[in-house]
Amino acid sequence: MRWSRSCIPTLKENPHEAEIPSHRLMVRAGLIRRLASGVYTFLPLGLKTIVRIESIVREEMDAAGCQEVLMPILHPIEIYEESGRIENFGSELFKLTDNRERTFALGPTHEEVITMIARDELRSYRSLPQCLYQILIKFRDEIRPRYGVIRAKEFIMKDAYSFHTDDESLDEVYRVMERAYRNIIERCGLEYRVVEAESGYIGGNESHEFMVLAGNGEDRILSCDCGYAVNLERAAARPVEPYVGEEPCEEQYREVETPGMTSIDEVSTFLKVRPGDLVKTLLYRTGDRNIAVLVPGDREVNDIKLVKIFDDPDIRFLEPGEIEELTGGPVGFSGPVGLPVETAIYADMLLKDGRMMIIGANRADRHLTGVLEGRDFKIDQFGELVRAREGDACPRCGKPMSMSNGIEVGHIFKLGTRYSSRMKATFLDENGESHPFVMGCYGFGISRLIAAAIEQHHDENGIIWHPSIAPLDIHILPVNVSDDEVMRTAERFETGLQEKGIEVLLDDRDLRPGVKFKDADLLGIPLRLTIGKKLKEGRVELFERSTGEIEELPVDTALERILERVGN
RNA sequence: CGGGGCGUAGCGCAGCCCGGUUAGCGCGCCUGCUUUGGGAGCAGGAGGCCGCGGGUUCAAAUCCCGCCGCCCCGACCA
Repeated sequence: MRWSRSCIPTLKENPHEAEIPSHRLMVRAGLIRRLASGVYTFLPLGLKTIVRIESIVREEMDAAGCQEVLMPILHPIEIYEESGRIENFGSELFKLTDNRERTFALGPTHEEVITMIARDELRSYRSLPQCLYQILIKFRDEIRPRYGVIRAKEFIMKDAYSFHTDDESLDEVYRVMERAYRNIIERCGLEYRVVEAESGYIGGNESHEFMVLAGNGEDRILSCDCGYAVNLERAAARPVEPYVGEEPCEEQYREVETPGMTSIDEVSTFLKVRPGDLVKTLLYRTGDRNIAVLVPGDREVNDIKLVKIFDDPDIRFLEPGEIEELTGGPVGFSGPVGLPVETAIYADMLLKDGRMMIIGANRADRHLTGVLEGRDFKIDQFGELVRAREGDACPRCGKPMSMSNGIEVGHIFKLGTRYSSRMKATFLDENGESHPFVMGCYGFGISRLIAAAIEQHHDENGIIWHPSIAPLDIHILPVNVSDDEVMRTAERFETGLQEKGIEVLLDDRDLRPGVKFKDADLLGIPLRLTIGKKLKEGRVELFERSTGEIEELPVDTALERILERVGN
């Protein structure tokens, strides 16, 4: 393509709307433009990258034995009533009505639609397993769109759904899909982790996320050298060194004065103990019950786990007034000793070590030391309540895990029969008995992958594309387009390369060289052929964006060399 | 939805507190000349519902009220 007649609107300055590098660069390099918050146009170069990623995805899906289909975007709302997911989506589901006042949703994902297809068309065990996939735009009314195309209200996604007679078959395909996803991300040249994940509102039993590592990623993951990785929100807290406190003694606990000290730091410093020697007592309200949650002083509660345990998304902290009413003491001095019997006491597993506790005395400016569970109060239930952190032990090998940030580009789920049984999608087995399909589903964010790739591979000058997903293969840069010899040479290369199926951008704009070089760095096409003053000596330059290496080539043999370099 | 910030030419911004000529600057765009290996120079030019609506005032980009949009943090989240 010729730059002078292409829509590649590069920007010299950072757009006001963008904060993180990938978003800034996608706008500056002319890949995208915003229409509304979380709604973007993909301009020619942006679309070229999408097409390349899509073709990698198609190759891997086809190789994994999946078949491509195309499902509707417009979904009659009743199908979500049937699956019972309308509440799960809540306001995230885009709804609209047709001219007969029938309500439709814009497809946020397609479990319902595909399950209906399977119900009607895959009725025999003989035709199973099958896996169907599609690539299309999904709609989700995100509460807060963010970071350009990373969290958008509409985005391009590949989604696949598999149908099985039993769990073994699902496990097998699940592994094949995991391998396919690894292949896709590796072919895109990205560093990533596969992490154990929560299933969210998709539901199901087991799920894994594919995280492209990037400092600005929205997700936090703990990973270990042994290959294990887990989403922080799901990770269990396991200290590498078990807790060692003082030996429990037979005496009663003691009340100590801690004037004005409401924080763990203040109390531990004052009493000359480690923060982990204290026990934090957090008071919550769920439904009409008060709950006390006990965790080690140096740990934070994992809200997501609380919501799960109490099955209450609205669980909340008690207000200061409620705390005083319940405990008799002010905020900052709460403890489990002397709470009303109807207040259930939950404690994290980490407190199961029979330690002597230091806790609030439910009285202003007082704490209790030497408190023992069982003797002084009773814990009703232990559970995994705290957030894991960097340095916690790997559940597989026991070594400390490290924390990194990631962008979720893929998520695969073992759904089991969650959809098929609710939607009565069954097949007949060899005995003529009907069973609900065992299902898996597999999502991959194509538009998000672009941002993730840029987030991971850029420098202060612009994007650095991996060749497999770059919008074009080579950028021909004639330094002076009014020099006939230079332009003729550039055009000769353009034709020669295009004949070999290489995609070329020829910067034929009559601009100062500096402008063209800056723009070339910004676009980040893997190879750049500069044709300039050295042409008089019969040489051209081949520049590699990722390494900055320059190879000087004789004009006559350059084409061959370039084909070698691009060569697959 | 809570907190914060912003909205003036295609892009990035100043002006607003303290109301008063014809609303400015840089980049980009158009014309001409010069220039051509890392964001050129000179000369000329086009381009504005100052987010929208209302109010105060002789007079509003500027003050007041309401609304809308955008971004960031949080809550939320394939």
